[in-house]
Amino acid sequence: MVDTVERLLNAAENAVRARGFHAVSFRELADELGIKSASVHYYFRHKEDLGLALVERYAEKFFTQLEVNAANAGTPKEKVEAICQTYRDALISSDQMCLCGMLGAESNGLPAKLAQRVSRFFEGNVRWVSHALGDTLSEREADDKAHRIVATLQGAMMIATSLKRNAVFDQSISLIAAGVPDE
Amino acid sequence: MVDTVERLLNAAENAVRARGFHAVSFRELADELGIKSASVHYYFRHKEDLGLALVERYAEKFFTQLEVNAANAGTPKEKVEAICQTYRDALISSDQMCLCGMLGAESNGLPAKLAQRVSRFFEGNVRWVSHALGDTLSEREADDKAHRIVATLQGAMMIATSLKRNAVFDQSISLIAAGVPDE
DNA sequence: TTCTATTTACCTATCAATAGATAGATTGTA
DNA sequence: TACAATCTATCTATTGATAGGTAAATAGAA
Repeated sequence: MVDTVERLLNAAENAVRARGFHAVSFRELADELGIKSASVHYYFRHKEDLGLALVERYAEKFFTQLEVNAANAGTPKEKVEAICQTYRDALISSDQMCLCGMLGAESNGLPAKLAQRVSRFFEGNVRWVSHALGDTLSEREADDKAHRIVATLQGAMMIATSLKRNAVFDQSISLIAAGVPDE
Repeated sequence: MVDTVERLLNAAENAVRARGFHAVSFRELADELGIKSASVHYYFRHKEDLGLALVERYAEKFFTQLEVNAANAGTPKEKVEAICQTYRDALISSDQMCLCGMLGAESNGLPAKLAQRVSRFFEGNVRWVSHALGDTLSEREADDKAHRIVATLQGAMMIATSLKRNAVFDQSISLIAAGVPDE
């Protein structure tokens, strides 16, 4: 009623982050909202469209929140802590892994455009971290470090989800900031 | 013919690692072998049984290979390099991410026993690395470091798969060994 | 050895459930 | 009147799963 599209996206994000793109159906989402599956198709003609809207919204929210969390971060270390915090909030607030972590894993089974949009999310992540690391490091070093940090965050979310222990996420990332220049 | 079960497991592992558990069907596997889907059920009554056999075989192969790769590893650093190499081979040889990385992501949508078996794989990984790190570090430090290393390896595989660039895996893990005591 | 019983490794045929998707009506609001 | 937001009804394809059949191999007893 209020905003069916948003309720739909909420339900879909929740379901996809929990079980994966292929394990989620239009009917299931419709049932959750108390509407019919045909009405879901009214907003998202094809499942791929729903997926794209999902990633679009997720990425936008993510990078917005990232900027908020990094607003007062001066040093590279503080900036890296900010992205760690952003990932952590995503995990803790919903007890679910990253939407793009899930879709990235399923990548080879997704419609091409969706898979591509997901990979853009990762590229954006790496670019952000690489930039955050500043120019104390060589370009090569910054790039390697950025890739590692994003990989660790994603892997930590996945494993914490599998083990059903969020503490595992904190353990996994506890040493990340230590290796980043305090400027 | 030769060994239908093994051919079935090969086809299934390939398909699941590429697209996820729910995106793989009995008929598809049967078609690939030139048999009927009913015959797949003959070997694996339920899809869950297939999944369990898949993880069982994967874990066994993985840890066997890990021991081979670590056979001549003396220092913690060398042992960590051995597990990195084991992960790398798994990725490069098939251009696919880890079976358990995929299933771990889908965890909440899997039959309970299967999800549990997958989490055991991760626990085994962390235990191995933690032990490999030796006693130069405190138990707490070794545990944190082990969690981080496994998370990084898993995340790196996933992101490399999503970006379709295996070089991303190497970049992501290039700094792992540097932080491990050379004894 | 020969006959019989059992098992293995498939098959055909079919099920109910669910999937994504579409056409075309209906309802409410502006 | 016109449009947005839903519905009903239905389609075709696919899913995991099962019942029951069959040819060939194997094992055991006579």
